[in-house]
Amino acid sequence: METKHIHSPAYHYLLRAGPRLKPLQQVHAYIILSGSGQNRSLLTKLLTLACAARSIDYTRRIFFSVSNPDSFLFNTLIRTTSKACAGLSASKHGRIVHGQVLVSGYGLDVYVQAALVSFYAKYCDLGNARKVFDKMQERSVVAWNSIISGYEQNGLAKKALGLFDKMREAGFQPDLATFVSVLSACAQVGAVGLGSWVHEHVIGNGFGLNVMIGTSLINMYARCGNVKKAREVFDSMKEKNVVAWTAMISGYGVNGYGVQAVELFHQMRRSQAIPNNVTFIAILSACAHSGLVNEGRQAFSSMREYHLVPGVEHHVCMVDMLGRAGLLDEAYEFIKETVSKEAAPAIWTAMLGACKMHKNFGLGVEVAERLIAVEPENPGHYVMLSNICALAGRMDRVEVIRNTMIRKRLKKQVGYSTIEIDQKTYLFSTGDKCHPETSKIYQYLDELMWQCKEAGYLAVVDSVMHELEEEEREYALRYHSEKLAIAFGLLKTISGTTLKIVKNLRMCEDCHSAIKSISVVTNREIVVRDKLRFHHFRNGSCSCQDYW
DNA sequence: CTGACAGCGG
Repeated sequence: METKHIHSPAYHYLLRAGPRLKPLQQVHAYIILSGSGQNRSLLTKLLTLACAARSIDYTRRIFFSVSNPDSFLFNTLIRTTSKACAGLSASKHGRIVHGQVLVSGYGLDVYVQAALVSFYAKYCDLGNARKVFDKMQERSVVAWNSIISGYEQNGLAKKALGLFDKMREAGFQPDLATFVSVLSACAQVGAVGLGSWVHEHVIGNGFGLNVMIGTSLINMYARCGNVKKAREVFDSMKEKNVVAWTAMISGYGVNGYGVQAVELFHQMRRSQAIPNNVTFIAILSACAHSGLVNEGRQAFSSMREYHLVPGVEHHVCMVDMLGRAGLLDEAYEFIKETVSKEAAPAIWTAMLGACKMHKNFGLGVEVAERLIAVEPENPGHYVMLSNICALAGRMDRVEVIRNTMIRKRLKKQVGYSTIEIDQKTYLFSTGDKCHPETSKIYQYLDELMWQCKEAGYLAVVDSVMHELEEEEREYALRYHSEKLAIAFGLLKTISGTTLKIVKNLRMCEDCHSAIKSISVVTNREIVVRDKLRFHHFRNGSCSCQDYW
C-alpha cells in the first residue's frame, strides 16, 4: 500500500498543524487525498488534535469518516469526546458515541465499556455509568476502579464503598488505584474502621507506602478526626511532595490544631517542597479556624515569595479569618482594597458569616441584600439574612423573608449526620423516624437531654423557628440529626468508646452546647465533623473553644 | 507511530 511512504510526512504536517482547527482540516484533506484516510495511527493523532482544538463536531466528523472502526478507535473516540466537550452537553455527546458503539457491535468490548463507564462517571451521569457497568459480562479491576471512583468523586461515598465490597465478593484483588478511591470515600463519610483496614492491607500485602497512598491515608485519618495517626503516616513517608505536606497541614487545620499547622508550614518552607496555591488555602483556613490572625496575615503576604497570586479562595480565607476574630471593619476594608470591586459571592458570604457571628445587624443586612441581588436563587443567603434579623429581634422581617423563600420555592439544604459502628455506617436526618429502633432512640435522647438540663444545659433557641413558641422551638431542636446519631451511638457502644459523627452542614449553636453537656453527663469523648471542621468534645468543652 | 479503560490535597 501507498500508506508507507506518506506515513511519516503526514505525521510531520499534523504535528505542525497542532490543535488549530483550520490547518488541521487542511492536513486531514491532504491525508485523504493521498489515500491514507484510513490509517489508524493518523486517525488517532487527528482525533487527539481535534480534541485539543476543543472541536467536538470535528472530532465526531473524523470518527464517522472511518470505515471500519475497531475497539482501539472507539476508545480514542470516547476519550477525546470526553475531553473535547469538557462538560458542555457531555451526556448528549456521550449518548451519541454510545449509540454508535452499540450499532457497530462493540457494545460488549471490555475496554470500550470501561471507557464509557468512566466517561459517564466523569460527567456526573452515574445512572448511565452504572447501566453500562451492570451490562459488562467480563469486568476488569480497572472497570471496578472506574465505577468506584465515579461514585466517590460525585460525593456518593456510601455507594462507592458498597461497590468495593461487591468487588471483593466477586473475587477481585483491589490495587492501589482502588485503595486511593476507597480511602477518599472513607474520608468523606468518616469510615475510619474501613480506612484502617485498607492501611493494614496495603502494608500487609507489601504494596508499601508510596506518596499517593500515603497522602490518601493522611487525608483519611485526618478527616476521620485521628490527627495523630495521620501524622504517623506523614512521618513514615520517605518521599513527601507538596500534596502530602498540604494534606497534613489541612488535616491539622480542620481539626483545630492551628499552631501545629503553622509549625508544619514553616517546616515545609525550610524543606525542599514548594508550597502552592492549595497549600496556602490550607494554612490560611487553619489560621482562620484557630484565630491565628497574625500568622495568617504573614502567610498571606508570603505568597508573593513563591510568585503565587491570591485567588478568590485565599481572599475568602482572609475575610473569614478577620471576620471570625471580630475584626469586621478590617475584613470589610480588605474586600474593598485587596479584592477588586466586584468581589466574588463567596467572599461576601464569608463576610456575612462574620456579621452573623458578631451580631452586626446593619452591616449584615447590607451584605445579605447585596448577595441576594447577585444570587437570588441561593437559599443560604436568605437563611442567613433571616437568622441575622432574628438575632436582632426583627421578627417582622423574618416573616417577609420566609414568605419570599416559599414564593420562590427555595428550600433549606437538608441536614444529615452519619455514625460508623462496627464498620457499618448509619445515617440520620432531622426528625428522622426511619430507623427500626426509632422509639428507643427518641426515648433515650429525651432522657439524656433531661440529665443535661439538670447539669446546667440551656437550649439555645435564638436562631431557629421563629414562628414557634419557646417550648416548641426547643422540641424542634431536640431531634437534630447529630443528636439522633449520638443517642444511637451511645446506645450501641460500650461506655468509654469515642463517638464519631459526620455531619453534612454546620452544627447549630444549640447542638454544640448540648453535646458539650452530653460529654459530661455520659463521660464520653464525642467527635463531630461538620461541613467545615472538627469538634472534639470532652469533659464539657470543645476543641474549637467555641471559636467557629 | 500496536496502543486503550481507573487514581491524592483546600
